[in-house]
Amino acid sequence: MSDPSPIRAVKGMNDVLPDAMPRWHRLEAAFRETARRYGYGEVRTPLVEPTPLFVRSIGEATDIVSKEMYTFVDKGDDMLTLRPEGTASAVRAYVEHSVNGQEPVSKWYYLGPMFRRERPARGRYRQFWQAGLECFGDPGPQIDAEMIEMVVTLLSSLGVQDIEVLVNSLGSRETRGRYRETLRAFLQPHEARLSEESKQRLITNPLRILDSKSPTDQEICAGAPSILDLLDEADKKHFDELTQTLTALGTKFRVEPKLVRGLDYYSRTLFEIQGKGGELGAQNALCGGGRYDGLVKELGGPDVPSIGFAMGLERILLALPNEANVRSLDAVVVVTEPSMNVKAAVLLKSLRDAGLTAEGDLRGQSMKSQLRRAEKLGARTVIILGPAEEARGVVQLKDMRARHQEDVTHAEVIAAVRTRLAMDAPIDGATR
RNA sequence: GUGGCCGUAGCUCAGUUUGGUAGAGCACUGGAUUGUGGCUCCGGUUGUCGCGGGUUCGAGCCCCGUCGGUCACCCCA
Repeated sequence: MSDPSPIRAVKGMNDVLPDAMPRWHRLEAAFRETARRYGYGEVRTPLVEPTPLFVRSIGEATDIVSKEMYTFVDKGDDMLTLRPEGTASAVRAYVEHSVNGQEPVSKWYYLGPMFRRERPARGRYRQFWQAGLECFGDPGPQIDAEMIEMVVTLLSSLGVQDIEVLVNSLGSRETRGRYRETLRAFLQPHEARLSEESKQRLITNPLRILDSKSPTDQEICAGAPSILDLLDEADKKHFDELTQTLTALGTKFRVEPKLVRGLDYYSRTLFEIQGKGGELGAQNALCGGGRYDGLVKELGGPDVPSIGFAMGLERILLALPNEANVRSLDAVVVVTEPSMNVKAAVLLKSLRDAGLTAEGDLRGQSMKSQLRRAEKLGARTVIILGPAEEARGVVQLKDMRARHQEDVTHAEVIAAVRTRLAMDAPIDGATR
């Protein structure tokens, strides 16, 4: 191999290096813990699925299916697709394992990468991480409210500020069909003034015109009929109870009749949480979800009502307050000369065997350099090995905070380090 | 996918106007302190100036292309 030109990561797909990982871990742990507290268990499904799964569930005409999927032909002629979202796979697994026959209500969560071939931008990537929930078997509306409330609780516990919860109801599929025609009839007279994109949408999907960002489109839509006025009695009751429950739970929200979202399978409850911090730019949808009562049946399963949501982890991370990335080590082993390296390696093993976090730099650097590095790594103590001490059967134990050091015998080193650590421990006694 | 802007050291950036020997701070490292960290001082290492082509005696700078990033649109998490 003589070509030195480096290979780069695929466009829109990113590495996360160890320094950035603590934020990810904190987010993932908070999500898992919250999900567990609300009764959700983790499900893991393949990253690759048969292409028809997404075409049938998300909808042929949607942007995701029509232009954003990574699809390829497997050896032979199977069409496979890298999952662009999580719900379809979860429903497939739910049906495939006949889970409905085992329990009336199933609450699942998932966490993993999704793939969409879009133009990358801040907060939008071709491989991105989503965490999501799916609840099968409960027609709501209390479970709908619970799910929304749970996300809000999660975000606020993470310190995400300035969010807004948008809620809407799409009603039944029939209602949606009727509304589509009503809206089209309303917009038709204004066609000439609509943006080019919206003229197209007037034919393909008039609902999408509602959330166009074109000022003229918005102006026209301001007077458009609301889908909430077309809901039938049952849908209306469902929506009213949802808003009542949210209010009772103390979750702030705004009813937004223009919220439509881009997946075909939604029915009744629809919601989105938007971040308002400047870090997010135009990618301000932190999470979105809704009810998909007909989907399980459409994918060959029983008629089970369901609701789910997903949040984009990269976006949450952008909205998360910055925190100092404090590193800490219990002990760093320093050698005065390379002849001590073997002894240092042995000492490091015994420190780690004792459950302590310990590091040593045995590349032959100067002591100044080794100590500077110990400082930078946040070492609480430094253990110095040198020939002079070795001759006396001791090591130097340095307390980095007190800037003080003393002789300690080999047998006492670990206990001495622990004593230093105990001095920092809170009164209620964090264990180590 | 469409349009705008930006790519100079590991990081943050100056240098581009008027083409003429690639710079600073941070970081890393050696020393001042014959084996001791946070401050200070002195020294040192690191660049295919994103990549390719063109114009020119000469290109980091001008032109074209391309890749990457970013902003808006589109859409979405």
